[in-house]
Parts: sequence; structure tokens; C-alpha cells
Amino acid sequence: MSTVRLLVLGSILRRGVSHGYAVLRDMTTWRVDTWTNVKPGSIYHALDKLESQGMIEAAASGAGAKLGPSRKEYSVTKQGKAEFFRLLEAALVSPDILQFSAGVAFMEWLPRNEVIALLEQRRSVLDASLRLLKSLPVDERPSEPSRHPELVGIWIGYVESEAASTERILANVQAGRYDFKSERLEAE
Amino acid sequence: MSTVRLLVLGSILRRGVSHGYAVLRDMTTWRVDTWTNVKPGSIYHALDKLESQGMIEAAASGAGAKLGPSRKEYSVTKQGKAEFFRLLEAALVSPDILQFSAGVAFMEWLPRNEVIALLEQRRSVLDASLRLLKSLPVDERPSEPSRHPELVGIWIGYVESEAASTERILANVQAGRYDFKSERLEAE
DNA sequence: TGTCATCTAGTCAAATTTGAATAGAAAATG
DNA sequence: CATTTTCTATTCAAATTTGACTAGATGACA
Repeated sequence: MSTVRLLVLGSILRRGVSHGYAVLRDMTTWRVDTWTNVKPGSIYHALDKLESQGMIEAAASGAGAKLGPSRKEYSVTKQGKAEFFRLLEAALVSPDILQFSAGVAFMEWLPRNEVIALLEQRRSVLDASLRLLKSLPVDERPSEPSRHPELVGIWIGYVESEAASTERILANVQAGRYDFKSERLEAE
Repeated sequence: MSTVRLLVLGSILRRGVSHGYAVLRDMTTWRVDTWTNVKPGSIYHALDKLESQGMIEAAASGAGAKLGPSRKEYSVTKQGKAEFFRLLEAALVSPDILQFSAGVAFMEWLPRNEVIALLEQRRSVLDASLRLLKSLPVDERPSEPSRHPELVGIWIGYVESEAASTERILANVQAGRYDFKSERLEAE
């Protein structure tokens, strides 16, 4: 759920004012559907919930030239922006690839230094998890699934791959790559 | 959901006759909770559903020495066993690491040859997905998340790691490792 | 022998996700 | 210009998951 919330808040933030269908379109054009499953229902549910929590609010309906059925436009409140950053920070530390992906999608909204710190933290979470997995006893002829070498191997492979991705991104961010919001010279 | 169904059916099958709490214990001792989230509610829900679909049935209650509150014992029906194999085959081909893990946990229930064929199929599914990911255009300064090199990189890393796991397991299974049910000389 | 902790077993409301359906407006077609 | 298709936008019931709670036995120990 927190992944959907992050994506929805991020999508609205980028556009300033937005509505459910536009969020849905973003998810499709961003190919988020490759890695997460964001069906219409989830998005509209997230919007309702975020609104009821005061994270977003119905936008001053001035409304830009619409062409179709009527829509509900929202903008992110101060509270919602805080929630966005909370979720973003959590995502960048999460060992879960889905959550992490959503975090990476919006990492440029945070200051570069903070991203570096979060990625280092993720790396150490993954390292700990790797140590645990490698300490697990396995049997060639396992009496239970938990001792199956291939099952443990799958998860070691996954965690190692996540660790490598984290390392790679960390290096690129440290090398000054990417266009972080806080470093951008706004024209105007 | 199909992951939970597969795990529940597999757990009951191994024990012959079983009940919700025992399934829950299996999930814990198998450390399935490391990779899936199988809360009590999901298991009992799956049991109810499986029963209503005729996949499992309340076992002849003769009931082995119980020591605690009363329980509902189930055994897997012929239909349920067919469902188990259907889910198992699907799991071994699935690119999803959670589903696949559940499949590997029970792969010895299938004949070795079939497992080999399924793993080869998974490998080709992953290869196709890798080709697609590698063909995606990326931008150093991406206008949208879908063109973010790191986002694409994360998923390439994941799929490559899954492909490597599949390859490794395939090699070991082909090399004659593991104790497949159909090759077992039953004593008796 | 009472009561406190722990293990066994399961239930339930609330939250969330899924999948399919609904419906208005514009564009295409004959 | 009537009709069908397509695009915009959302709704809703049903399925599933979550998280917290209920409750019966057994054992420990004072």
C-alpha cells in the first residue's frame, strides 16, 4: 500500500494539480505496471484515503480545459508533502524491490546527501540479511523446505543482486550524476 | 493468493491429514515468513476456500492425540491434488520470486524430467523479459521515471539474478541431485 | 490448589486489492 | 447525421490480506 501511496503522491506533486485518471496514465506510461500492479481501484482508493487523511485536497476547481467526463482534481497539502518524504525515505531503505523502485523513481526530490545516506543504510540492511541467509543450515536431502539449498540459494541470489544495484546507484549518485531538485537552478 | 494455496496444499499433503495451526507452524518453521507473509488470517481463509471448492475435506475425525483446543482436520481430495500440481507447475515457470520459491520448495513432488522442462521454460520467459528491458530507452536526465537508467538497471539486475538461479537449479537437477518422489524406492 | 504464563487453535472487523462494469464525450465511419 | 468505436474518468462488489483479538488446555510454581 505504501508503494501506491508514494506513487500517487509523487504523480500529483509532479503535476501540481491532478486527478485519478491522470495518475493512472502516469503509472502506465512510466511502465510502473511492469513492476507493480496498480489497477484503477487501488489508485482511486488511495486517493480517497489520502483525501480523508488531509494529505491531498480537492483543488480550486478552476480546472484546465477538460475534454471528457468530469473529474476530481487534487493537490498535495503540506501534510501530504511531509508524508511523501516519509514514504520516499522508507522506500529508499527498503529491501523490497518494488518499494525501492518507487523510491528511486523519485529520489531526485531529496537532497543528494540524504539519498547517499539512505542508500548506504539500505546496503547495510541487505548485508545483514545476507549474513543471516548464509548462516542458514542446508541439507542435500532436506527434511524441510527451509533447509533446501536451492531455496536458500534463490534468496541469496536475490539479496546479492539488490546489494549490487544499491552499490551501483550509490556510486553514480556520489559521482555527481542525475539532476537533483535541490541543486537545480530554477529559471525565474 | 495462489502462493498461499500452493503452500497450504503442500503442507497438508506432506502430513496426510492436518489442520490450520499445523500449517501455520509449518510456515514458521520453514521460514516461509522470510519471503512471504502468511498471517493466520490468510491461512484460515485459504482453508475455508479450498474446502468450499472441494480441494480439501474434513478428515475422518478419528483424530490423533490432540492436546489443546479442538481443531478441524483436513485431507487433500483428488481434485485438490490436481490443483496442487497445477499450481506447482505454474509456480516453477513464474518470474515472480515468491511464487517460484514456493514451487522449488515442492519441486520433488514432480518427476525430474518435468521439472527440467519447466525450468527451461522459466529461463526463456526471463530471457524474453530481459531482452525487453534492455531495449528500453533511457535518459541520463530522464523526463519520466520510465526512462530512468537506475530504475531500468534495478530490473535488469533482478531478472538476471533470477535467470542465474534458474540456471543453477536446472544444472543441479539435471546432474541428478535431489530426491525426487517418483524415483524414490518406498520401503514397504 | 489457585493463578499466571505459555502453547495451541482459531475468529473477526477493517483495510486493501482485484477485476469487471459503468458512463460521458469526442472521433470515425458509412 | 445516425451509429459505432475509442478515449476519458470513475465506481463498485467480491476476493484477499492484515492485525489484533479470543479462548481452551497444560504446566509451573508458590
